Amino acid sequence: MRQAGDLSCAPSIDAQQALARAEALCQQRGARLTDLRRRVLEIIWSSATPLGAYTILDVLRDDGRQGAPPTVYRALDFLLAQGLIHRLASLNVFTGCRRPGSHHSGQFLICRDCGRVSELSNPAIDELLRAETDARGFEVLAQIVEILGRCPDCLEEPTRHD
Amino acid sequence: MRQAGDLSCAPSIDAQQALARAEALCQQRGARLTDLRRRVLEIIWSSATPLGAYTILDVLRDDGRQGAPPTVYRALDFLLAQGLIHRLASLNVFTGCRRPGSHHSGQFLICRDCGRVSELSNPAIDELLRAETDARGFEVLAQIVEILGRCPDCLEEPTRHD
DNA sequence: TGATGTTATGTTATAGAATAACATTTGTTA
DNA sequence: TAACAAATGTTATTCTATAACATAACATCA
Ligand SMILES: [Zn+2]
Ligand SMILES: [Zn+2]
Ligand SMILES: [Zn+2]
Ligand SMILES: [Zn+2]
Repeated sequence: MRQAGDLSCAPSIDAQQALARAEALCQQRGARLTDLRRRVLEIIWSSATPLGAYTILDVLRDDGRQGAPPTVYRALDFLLAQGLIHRLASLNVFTGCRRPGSHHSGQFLICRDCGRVSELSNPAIDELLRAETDARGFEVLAQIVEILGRCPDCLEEPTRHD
Repeated sequence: MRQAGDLSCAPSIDAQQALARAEALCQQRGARLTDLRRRVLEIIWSSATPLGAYTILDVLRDDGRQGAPPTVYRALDFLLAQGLIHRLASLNVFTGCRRPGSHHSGQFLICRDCGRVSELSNPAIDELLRAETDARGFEVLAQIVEILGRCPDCLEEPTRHD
């Protein structure tokens, strides 16, 4: 996959805003955004594409920090619980939530070519799914809506599958 | 999880119909539904709940058949390619397709308590997703719509989480 | 302050899911 | 039958995630 971003660059504006937002939300809730958790969130936001847990772990180790899989999975669990990130089940990766504050399951467009992800919040989709489940007497706990395809940018270019 | 079915019972009517349907479709397409592939499909249909690849492998070994992970994954790949089964990304399990013949991504209601799955085919959902992706110039290759919750049967009972 | 309980992190080991690579067998076709 | 292609057997490895227990950091109260 042609990666659209890298991790070495300084935190982007997006990342900085996301971190500030996370700080505020956690403060509000009395949740502890520790150094480790903040750093994991920063790593996620510093990438243009969603990251797997082990990739995040590699970055932590590059930081000089000690760590093992539970280190990163626990941080991810916290961030998921706070609604600060989403997990993309189809790829086993994690991405920053563009609209934290209101917990939601999210709807994602995932580009097969560049790996970038758009997060939708189409209420009509939620409503339609809700109507369908209501009609069947099914109680919804979580929704997964992930669409794999090719983004406009990648469609412009001549197709080249790596 | 309270499993709603087991694998020991004889193939159900559903399973028999699904197998007959699969035979016909493969015949039509010149695809080879070999003993192994047919048996894997039968195992999947013989369970009231979706199965993981390694569970299927266990059953194959109980059959006295030799096998390793690639054995079952290759059969699953074939069945997926033929549109005879679906993979549920949120659970890493496989379930028989209720409407084979027309390839589709499917929409699933997954009960957290009993594990049973309903496959929807709501064209309105597809259309809405299509409208959203069209508006963004995003080319769709595959859709994942999985809803985790509690089915009507399990809602009737007093909540008991194992 | 120090004792105590709670939360977070460190650490080791293991479980679970999927694929790579190559050998062998089976089926098809010339 | 020879030659080729498709399917399966086999071994090893990679990737993802969690169990279990030890230690450290933080909060609360006597
Ligand atoms: Zn979100
Ligand atoms: Zn793209
Ligand atoms: Zn289907
Ligand atoms: Zn149920």
